[in-house]
Amino acid sequence: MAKIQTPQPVRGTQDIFGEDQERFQQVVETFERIRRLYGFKGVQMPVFEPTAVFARSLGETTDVVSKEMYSFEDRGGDSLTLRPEFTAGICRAFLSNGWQQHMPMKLSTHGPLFRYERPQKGRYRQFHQLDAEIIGASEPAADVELLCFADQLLKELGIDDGVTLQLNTLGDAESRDAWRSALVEHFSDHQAELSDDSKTRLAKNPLRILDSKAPNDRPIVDAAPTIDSYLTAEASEFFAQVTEGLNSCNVAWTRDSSLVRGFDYYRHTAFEFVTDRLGAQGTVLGGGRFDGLMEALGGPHIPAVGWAAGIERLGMLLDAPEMIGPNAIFVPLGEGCEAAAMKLMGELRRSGLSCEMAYKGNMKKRMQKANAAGAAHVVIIGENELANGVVAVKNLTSGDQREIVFDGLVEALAK
RNA sequence: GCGAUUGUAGCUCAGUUGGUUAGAGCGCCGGUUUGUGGUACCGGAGGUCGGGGGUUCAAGACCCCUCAAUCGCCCCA
Repeated sequence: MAKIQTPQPVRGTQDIFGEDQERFQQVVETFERIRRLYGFKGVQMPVFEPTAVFARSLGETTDVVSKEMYSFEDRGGDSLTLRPEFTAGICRAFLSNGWQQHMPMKLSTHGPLFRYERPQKGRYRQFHQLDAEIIGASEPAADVELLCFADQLLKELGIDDGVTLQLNTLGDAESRDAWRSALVEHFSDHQAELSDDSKTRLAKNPLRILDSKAPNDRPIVDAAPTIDSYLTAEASEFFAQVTEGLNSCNVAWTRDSSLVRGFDYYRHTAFEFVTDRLGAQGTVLGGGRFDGLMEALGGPHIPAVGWAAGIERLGMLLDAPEMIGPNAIFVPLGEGCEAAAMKLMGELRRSGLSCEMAYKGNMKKRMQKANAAGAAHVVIIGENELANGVVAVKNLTSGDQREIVFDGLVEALAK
């Protein structure tokens, strides 16, 4: 018989278990706790959408749309796409359900996203993000609240040390268009000296040349006009209010006038929380204002701000999580003892104490299991104990062992 | 999509200029201890050397192809 080959996981996917799972969980739980403090409602969307939802909103020329989407035809011949980001899907849901009535609307979600990219550290084909959006608010206070949320999240995860908030404004549509034209003009004048990548960017997305890592591009980039010269009075005032708000909330930030974001829908505020501890994947949380997105999806003009953060990336920055074992491991030995143990375990669990049963092997084997599981106590119940209505409770830290009557077990283990 | 490095036991890795039966540590199983863990000692199982093809008397090692991982570019969380 031919040997069956073991299947391999799909490239860029991961099975998250053990310590990685603890890290993942800690990130999500912290996020869920803090988003409630800020009054964000949870929302769940489908993981796939009609392809047009992403193609229209992100910008047809962006890499995500042109080469990184997982798109496929379903049996009815419709083109569907696994979501590569949250924002477009949230906006679609907003329009589909007529959520205008709830504006301004603070929404948060988290879950898997899919991009067909070359895997690297902190970059996967199926990856996971946290996401927070405020829809229907054109006030800078919304930007400030969102950034405070992000800042508090990173602080409570204990990873704010070494992570900096870089902030920029892309201006309103008028400012952005004027700046863009000026940039195109500037870079066209120096086209011959630009790197090949930047020549391509000049045609596709000239703002991104500002991000170029090619050393030869640096002098040209440094000499490029900055947004500040093209900001309208309104856009300038908006940015000033955002930065003042951050200052009064004690959120540390640095201005990065070359910071632009990948997708076409960004306006005004753009920001990234960046670390140098993850190699080339330095952005740990990023977002901005996307006042034009709803219209791109055929809806009315509805301003919005939002950010997303990579769960895996945040998890990698966390201190090693403590593995906490159960309060007790039960070791039943002999006739009728398993049933008695089950009953006691039920009482413990209803009292909020965690416990498991070691039901295999000799005493030594079971003690080893309890120790390896990191249990605080072992509860031994043999035929002698059962007959006397007691259990032997051994504290695995101190090594002390004593007998406890059934009714006193919850109290004995609770401390 | 491009470039570089790597792939040997469940895990982390040795393996000399190609040469007998491929090793170690940890983990796992068993024993010293038939109802008592952590430490120690003894024993055991476990590998078609990522996969396929080639060179050679002989390949874990050399060559080609392929798959995967890691790092960088692109882009992005």
